[in-house]
Amino acid sequence: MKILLVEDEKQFANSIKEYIEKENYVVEIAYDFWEAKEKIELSNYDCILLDIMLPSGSGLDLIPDIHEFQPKCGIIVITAKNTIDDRVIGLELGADDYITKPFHLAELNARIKAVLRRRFFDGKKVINFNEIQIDIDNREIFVNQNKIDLTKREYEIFMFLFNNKNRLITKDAIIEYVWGDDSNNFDNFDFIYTHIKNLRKKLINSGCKDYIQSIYGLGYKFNEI
Amino acid sequence: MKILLVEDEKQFANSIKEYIEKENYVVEIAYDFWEAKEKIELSNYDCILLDIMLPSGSGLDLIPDIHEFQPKCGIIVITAKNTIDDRVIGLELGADDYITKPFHLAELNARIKAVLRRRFFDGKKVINFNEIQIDIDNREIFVNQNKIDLTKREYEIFMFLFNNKNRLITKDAIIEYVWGDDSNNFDNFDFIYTHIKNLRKKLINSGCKDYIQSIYGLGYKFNEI
DNA sequence: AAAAAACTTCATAATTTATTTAGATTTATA
DNA sequence: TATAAATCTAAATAAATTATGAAGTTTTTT
Repeated sequence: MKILLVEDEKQFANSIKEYIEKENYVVEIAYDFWEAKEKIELSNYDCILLDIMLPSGSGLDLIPDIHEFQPKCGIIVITAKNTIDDRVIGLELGADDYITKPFHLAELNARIKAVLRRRFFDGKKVINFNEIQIDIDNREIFVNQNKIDLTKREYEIFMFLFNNKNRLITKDAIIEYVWGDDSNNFDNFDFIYTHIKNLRKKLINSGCKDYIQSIYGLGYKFNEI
Repeated sequence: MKILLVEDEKQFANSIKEYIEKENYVVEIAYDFWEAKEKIELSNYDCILLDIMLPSGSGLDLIPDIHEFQPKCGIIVITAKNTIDDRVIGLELGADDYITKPFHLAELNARIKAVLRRRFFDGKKVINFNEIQIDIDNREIFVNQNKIDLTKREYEIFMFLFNNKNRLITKDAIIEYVWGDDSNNFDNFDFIYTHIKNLRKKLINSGCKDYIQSIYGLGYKFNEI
């Protein structure tokens, strides 16, 4: 899953990024208000970590934008203990959770996990969908109880499509989502084709229906039916 | 849907074009006032992006022309922050929205979507018309809940006729609308006949009434009744 | 450092869509 | 009704997109 971290202190931001990347999230950092705004409008995130004290504006002002452009996305507000605002505590501004600096990375991680679980998986740890079972915490996918080994990229692509059932996902969106900031390096879709092919093969070989539909000229779609 | 971008800075114009073409709009650029005026009077657009600072005149002076020749067309004014005029902000000049440079492409895109939705679809995301349902965002058309797969061209032609119910649409207009600047390459209507035929067949096969009437020697019309 | 796994690139094949062609049908007009 | 022009249709060809297997890199694991 993909996370945006909005935080102006570079060193602090990087250490958070490093930590949560180890937890297998794709992480991007926006170092100021406007960079964050652009990313929110252009890219897809599943959770946004929002420091509200930014040099160029309050992170809180990004919340309406997040709701508009990414209604499914979770929001965790990062705030210093002394600047904390009652509205944040009450989460009246539309965030899912907040955490006060300083905090332990493991705590942040736990909260991200909880928010994502609530937002995307109905609070469950294991998702059931027809013949498919997904163990979120372990990033494992089963077809009729038989585990299939997906690589990181395959898993990310699968989950992106799965979490957007019946919606057209363009190849550009997939690249953006899975490769994050590195997505500019690509000038063709060959590797997408390959990953999709391998992903499909693994699923189908385990007796899974082919839910992934190619939409000519546009992208892919996970068909619920 | 088709968009005209009136903007003299070539590079800027091209990057906008590239971006919104990815969103499946047909895009034409007019690089100066008079080129814009000609296009507005001759062609069909659903939305016009109007930079008001043009070397050959103010884009605002094109607005009456747009109203006269294309009453359904949306207008979004592009303006530099410092040259902004109160009348623009109040939209008293007849625009639907405005955006100040610099802006994010995603923001422009969101505004285009909103203006088109307001102008053409009554603000709705899904259109219902007798047995037809149209999911604008996903570019999907259903007949009595059964999805019919239209190709890009078929979809564009269908929407053009649909959005101009009971009005005669000439074959030239269709070519102009769907193929944009490339429309000069065609010297006969054979391919239109084919696309219309295939479109009709898909619709009728799904149990849809044949709303598309041929008007001999002139073009086609989407009959509401 | 070697081996294994994962990722990307490349060449080629398969598929889907777009356009052209040619013949059949319909319409307008005389 | 005869004729020409316009339109419709299906089939053939061309163009664009996607799928595939294999080769070459890079990254990770041992």
